[in-house]
Amino acid sequence: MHDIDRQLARGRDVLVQRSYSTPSSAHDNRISDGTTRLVNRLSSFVHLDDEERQAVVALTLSRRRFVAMDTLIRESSVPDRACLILSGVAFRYRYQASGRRQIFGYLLPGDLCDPHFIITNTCDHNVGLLCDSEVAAISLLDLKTTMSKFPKIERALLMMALVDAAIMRECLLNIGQRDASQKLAHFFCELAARFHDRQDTIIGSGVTIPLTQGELADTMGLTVVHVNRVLQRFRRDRILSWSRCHFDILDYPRLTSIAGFDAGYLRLRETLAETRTASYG
Amino acid sequence: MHDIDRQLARGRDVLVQRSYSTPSSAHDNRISDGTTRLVNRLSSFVHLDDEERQAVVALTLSRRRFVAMDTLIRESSVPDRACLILSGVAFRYRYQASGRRQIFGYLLPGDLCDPHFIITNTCDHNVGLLCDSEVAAISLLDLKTTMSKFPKIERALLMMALVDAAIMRECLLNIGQRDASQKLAHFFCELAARFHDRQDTIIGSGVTIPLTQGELADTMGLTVVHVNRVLQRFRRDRILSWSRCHFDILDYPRLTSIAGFDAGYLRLRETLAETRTASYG
DNA sequence: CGCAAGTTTGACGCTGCTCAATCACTGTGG
DNA sequence: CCACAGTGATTGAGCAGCGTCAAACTTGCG
Repeated sequence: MHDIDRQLARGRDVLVQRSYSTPSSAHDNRISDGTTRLVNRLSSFVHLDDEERQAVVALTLSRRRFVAMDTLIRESSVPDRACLILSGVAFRYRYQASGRRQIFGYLLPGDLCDPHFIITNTCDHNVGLLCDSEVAAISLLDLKTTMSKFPKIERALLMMALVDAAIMRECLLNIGQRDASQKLAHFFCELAARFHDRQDTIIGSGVTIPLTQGELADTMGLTVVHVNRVLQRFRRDRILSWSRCHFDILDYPRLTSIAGFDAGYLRLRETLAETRTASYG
Repeated sequence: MHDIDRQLARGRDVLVQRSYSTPSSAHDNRISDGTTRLVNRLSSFVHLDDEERQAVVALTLSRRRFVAMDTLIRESSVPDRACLILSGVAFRYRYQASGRRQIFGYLLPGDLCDPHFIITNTCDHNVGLLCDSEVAAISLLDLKTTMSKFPKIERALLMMALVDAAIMRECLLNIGQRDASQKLAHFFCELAARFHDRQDTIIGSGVTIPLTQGELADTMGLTVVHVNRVLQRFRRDRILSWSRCHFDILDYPRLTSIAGFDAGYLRLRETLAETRTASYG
């Protein structure tokens, strides 16, 4: 089940989580204990009182470590639990009849993957791991009970789903309208901004992202060969550097300008703070 | 406000709504009165009792007719109401700095466009109308109140959002991985299946869809010229026919086979019926 | 040492884009 | 009734971004 051999063969490291100097941050070089990941995430949408916070924490009691390339959720399986990413990076994908793989998006710590099967019962895509990760299993039954008991928690989950939709709209625009350089630049910008929001990295000073060029290609709908050529231009211009599945962003400002990136749609903490009062004061 | 001149200049007709022979259907050639549109939609996800049904109906009291090319919601506006499509077709889109337009998706009768600004406060895209339509305005305040009072309604809205996400995933795959013919075929399949679900048309016997080739191009991320060339192949093969913004599907089976279309992700009535019991019995 | 994954490079061709013109249809104003 | 304008559809020529195929190289691991 834990396909350790494949992970070793691939030789991936645990995602480098740089320390981030925030007094309140319980973050360090160990894998985060993650107890408050989901609480924090939901709290950025609605204010939760102590009872509600405890209810959320109670959901995430069952934790487990996985290694890179493990599969959390399999297509057309009927899962009885949702997965909460505590540390690491997961990604959603599906193979087509043609054999091509489309990657739909990436899940960072605090993301829930995904409550979709509450309705569908079966999942329509796979969820895999890019690197060693810690994951909390949340029983769907518990989740439903908690949602019913605490409407504000259900509200927050609805909002997470709506943010997901906004991210996918942006992704659609990215894939539909931009050329290869812009696509790649935009992708790195988004991931960097989201990492930054979770306080796992600092924008512009060495965001490290564990990815192969093949994964980039399948995310963007390009071929590995073409991705490689575009990336080499980025490397020559000192915008990105990489070695063996680890990308480092050297020049975030230039990346945003190539992509025309505006982080607004991500509804990150900073941007949310401005509007939340009006919306939910 | 009602830009009648533009509509007339464009010469669009009201969407042809073919009668559909279902005994229980309150449908005819007039524009549907739409009172129960939203009730029906939400009911496909959760069972609503009489009180809840009345609460939903009460939301949709303020109705209004619009003509083709009217704009329902403008980007970066701060709307105080959501729009429910009662009849007609709306679409979401955004213009980029480059001047190109990306169309994110289409809204059919019963769709809510969109509760997103409950969180964002400002809307990140425009919503326009493809043809003359009837729309109910729903105050966001009322919506929030109703959601809080009736958790099952909030649950159903969450599910609508999740289905939207599934549609967008499919769209992402469509735009990212398929060639122009497959993209177009897939698009027509999806729209036909969704129309069919709302009982506005009959698959395979003349689904009429009001669209220009320019709109198709902006949906698929292609150019008008290329869309035209692909469509002409479809016309030669008697798969589609069209004249002045009205497309007719002649050979739905062939279209699905070109696209590799599987309607499962739409969670339509038929497919839902199978799984709902297990999920919400 | 030899394998497996991933990266890199080159040659070549096709899909889909650009630019530009023409046609067809419909409604308008005279 | 007819010329005109506006929108959308259609066609052609030429080009480029990106894909395909194929091979070599690099690195980590058994």
